[in-house]
Amino acid sequence: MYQYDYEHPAVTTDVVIFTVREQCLKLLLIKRAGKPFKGKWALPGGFVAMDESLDDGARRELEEETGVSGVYLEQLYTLGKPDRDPRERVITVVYYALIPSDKLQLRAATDAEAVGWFGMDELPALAFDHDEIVKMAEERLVAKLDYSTIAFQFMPEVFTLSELQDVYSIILQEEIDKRNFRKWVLAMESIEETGQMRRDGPHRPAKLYRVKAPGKVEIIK
Amino acid sequence: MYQYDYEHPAVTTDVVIFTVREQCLKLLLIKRAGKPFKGKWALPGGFVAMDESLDDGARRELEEETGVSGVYLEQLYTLGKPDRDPRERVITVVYYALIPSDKLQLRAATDAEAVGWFGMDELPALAFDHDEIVKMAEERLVAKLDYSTIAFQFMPEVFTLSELQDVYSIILQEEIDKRNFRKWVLAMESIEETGQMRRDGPHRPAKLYRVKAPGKVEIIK
DNA sequence: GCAAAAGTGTTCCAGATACACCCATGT
DNA sequence: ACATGGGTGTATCTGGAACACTTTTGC
Repeated sequence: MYQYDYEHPAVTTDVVIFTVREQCLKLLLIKRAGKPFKGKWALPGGFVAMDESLDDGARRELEEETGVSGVYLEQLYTLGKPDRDPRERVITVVYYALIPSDKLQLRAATDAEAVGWFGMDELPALAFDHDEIVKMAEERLVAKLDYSTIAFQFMPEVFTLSELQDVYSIILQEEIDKRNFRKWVLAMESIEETGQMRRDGPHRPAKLYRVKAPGKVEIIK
Repeated sequence: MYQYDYEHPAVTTDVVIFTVREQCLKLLLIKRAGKPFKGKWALPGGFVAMDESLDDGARRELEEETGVSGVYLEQLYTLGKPDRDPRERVITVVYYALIPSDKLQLRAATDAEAVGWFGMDELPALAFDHDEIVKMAEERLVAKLDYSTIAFQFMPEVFTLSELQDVYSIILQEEIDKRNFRKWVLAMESIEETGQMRRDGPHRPAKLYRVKAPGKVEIIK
């Protein structure tokens, strides 16, 4: 039991977890087991522990839900309208995370909650103001594709230029010219050839590339 | 006296208040009267009331310190390292505000604190992690000059193109070509001539302009 | 040999940059 | 008349957009 001279809000972190799989930008949601919005889908999140930073709290939530760590995580926005949670005043610091499709290995469902990946165009109704949050996160992601190397965070260790282009065109939802894309992405000198090839179909093998500074997201002018 | 089953952090808003005056980008600081960092300069801020949104809290702080309302205010970042305040766990949602030099009318100092404007290159040592915050705010402001109409928020109701150009070159800290600047700023069609002139020195009078949609900050491509 | 994806250059256009002189006024 | 800041146009450069065919492989 804790006591204060004046009222304190609760503080949570929520995490919008994106990945690209099956030609779709996907989002991780959990089905709420608890009281408000019980049974509704929501963003993973939880209370900030008193001895952890906000970043660490978000990273912990991410790890608990997906089992991945060491991925890209960025603070998005903080929401705190007085009535956004019916129980008590809750202020939530929202992060978003990008995880490469290969790292992805869902935990056995925590606390008997259902966990699932949803394509951005097949999202269910969400609890709280989470639909608003998801919209913001997607906008930020789309904007950052243009002026940063953020998209590399979706890629596995090695990848082909076609795979990289797919990620861009899936998220931007537009066709991209192959030659212009290659010129553009190679010009920023953030990726390099591995020397290896991937041969998979009945067609010419593709050069494999890797990110020069994995984990680092650069702003490109 | 308020009681909770688990520990709650305190939540504050801090506001980085910018204006442009005397050929400088200036920042409003208050001298702390209270216990931690007593006597040090700090960003204005305070606890979020339980019935107000975060935006409203920031707007209230801004109004209390400067007496201005209805100005541009944007959320910047939320900081919450466990030990950033020695008293208790404090999570702060930081906003920044841009106020036109003419609206500016400092309140009689609240709570016997000193209040002052400081040029960005003559900042004193700041309390808490406020120097970090100020750095972030300036970076965001500089970045936004390029791709938004945010700079108009510094202008009074009517202004000349030279005055507008001054604001840009002061904040970006670089010379700007007069003809190119005019072409660029007129091309985005966000300002219009008032039909009035300003005549002030022994020189040709300048056309006065006004912002077409005051208060609105547009993203420019 | 054919289907399937990988790879590769050039032309064109628009927006940004560089740059110098005349204009209207107050004293 | 002169000092002061206001106002204007053109040539050039650069980065993005459009666009089609050849190559290498598996079957």
